[in-house]
Amino acid sequence: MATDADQARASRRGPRRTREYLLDAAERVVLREGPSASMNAIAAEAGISKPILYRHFGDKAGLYVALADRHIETLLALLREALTRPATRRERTEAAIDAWLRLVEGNPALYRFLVHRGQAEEPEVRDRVAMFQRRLGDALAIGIAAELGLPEDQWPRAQAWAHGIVGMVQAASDWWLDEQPFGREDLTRHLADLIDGAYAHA
Amino acid sequence: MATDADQARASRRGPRRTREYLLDAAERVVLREGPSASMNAIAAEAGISKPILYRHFGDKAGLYVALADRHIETLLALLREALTRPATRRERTEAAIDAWLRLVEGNPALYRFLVHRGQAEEPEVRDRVAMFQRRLGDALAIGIAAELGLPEDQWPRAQAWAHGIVGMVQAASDWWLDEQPFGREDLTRHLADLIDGAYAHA
DNA sequence: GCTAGTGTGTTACCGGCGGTAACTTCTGTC
DNA sequence: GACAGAAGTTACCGCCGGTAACACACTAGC
Repeated sequence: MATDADQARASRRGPRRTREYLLDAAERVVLREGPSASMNAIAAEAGISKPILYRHFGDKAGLYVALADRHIETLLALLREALTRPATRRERTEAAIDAWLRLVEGNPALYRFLVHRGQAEEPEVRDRVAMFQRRLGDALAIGIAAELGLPEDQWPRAQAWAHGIVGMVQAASDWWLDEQPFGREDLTRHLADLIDGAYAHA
Repeated sequence: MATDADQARASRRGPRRTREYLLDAAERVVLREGPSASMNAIAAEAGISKPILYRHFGDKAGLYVALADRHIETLLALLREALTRPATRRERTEAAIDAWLRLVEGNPALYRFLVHRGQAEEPEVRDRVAMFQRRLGDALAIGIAAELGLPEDQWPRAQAWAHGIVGMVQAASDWWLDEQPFGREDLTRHLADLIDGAYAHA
């Protein structure tokens, strides 16, 4: 089942390449079969046998964490950039939401894996995803505190808002992905309206 | 391991009672060991053998769905009541958030099972939890549309807000549960501020 | 050129899971 | 008291995550 079984032997590539090669195979399987994909299936897809996966990633959680990490850092950087872009507050808000929704729209299977199904089974994976949301929330909290000019003793309030807003965008994305009642731009606008209104009133 | 093994035989109770009895046992195990609890463990806790569980609930997903349903309807009714209570908008908002946070604070394990870990493994359970959030969001959407006096062609906008707000409260709860940076009343107030501000600006 | 060592790969297994088939025991009914 | 049928058990199946033990390539030193 390997896509290039002739290159299966890692000595032709070096360990670094092998790892990427295995992650590519794992990602294909996970995006195709969902997060309940078995290690057997992943090994078969890569054209190798199971113990190799375990040598590289320790256990299933390790593989899934590696899989998530490949995308989390990229996504986080993207969102941080949108949140700190020199522009109006409204534009920054819309840019961040839009970046998020582009991922959701462009690769729903990856989105679900990163945000939901990472939560499956092994707690390590869930922790990794939770940590991603947390880092995102904390980054946003700093922006909110600055935006509202909150003194340091009111930072927890900004954090409450920030983590809430992250969850809001995610939940709205989920609903929108199922329903598709309007285009991406409309959802961006609606959510930005909500957040902007809260800002304006604070 | 049965708490009343002498009553294990269901003929002494009738099938309805048996079902409740089994659900009680299952809930004890799930809240103690997390959602990865095995059917063997649940059967042992109830003092019966595995096939009985399967006769009553079909499969693991069926049991978990039954477990979730016992609480979902109650919680949903509670929240609906808070959302339609005759009071000011602000009071209704706070009442609903407060009801939610009381559950989170009072029984975190149950909360996690209902909202997160229900998402584990079997898709049926995940669907049930998603449906709960959906129903809650839809109920809130009706309230929002009425509150803002939105015409029918703008209902999707109210839905986007509603589902977003549900996710917001949930995500803020998660963060708060981990961090406990302030009391429940403060979180209620912060979130109500956010929502109220958005309302006021809409 | 032979040997030793190291990394890369395999097969074959383990315990435990979800789920089921086949059998036994109890209970109520005529 | 014989019997239908529900209630409950034991013993199994296939599959999973994970591992031990062994086989094959490549390189280094003599």
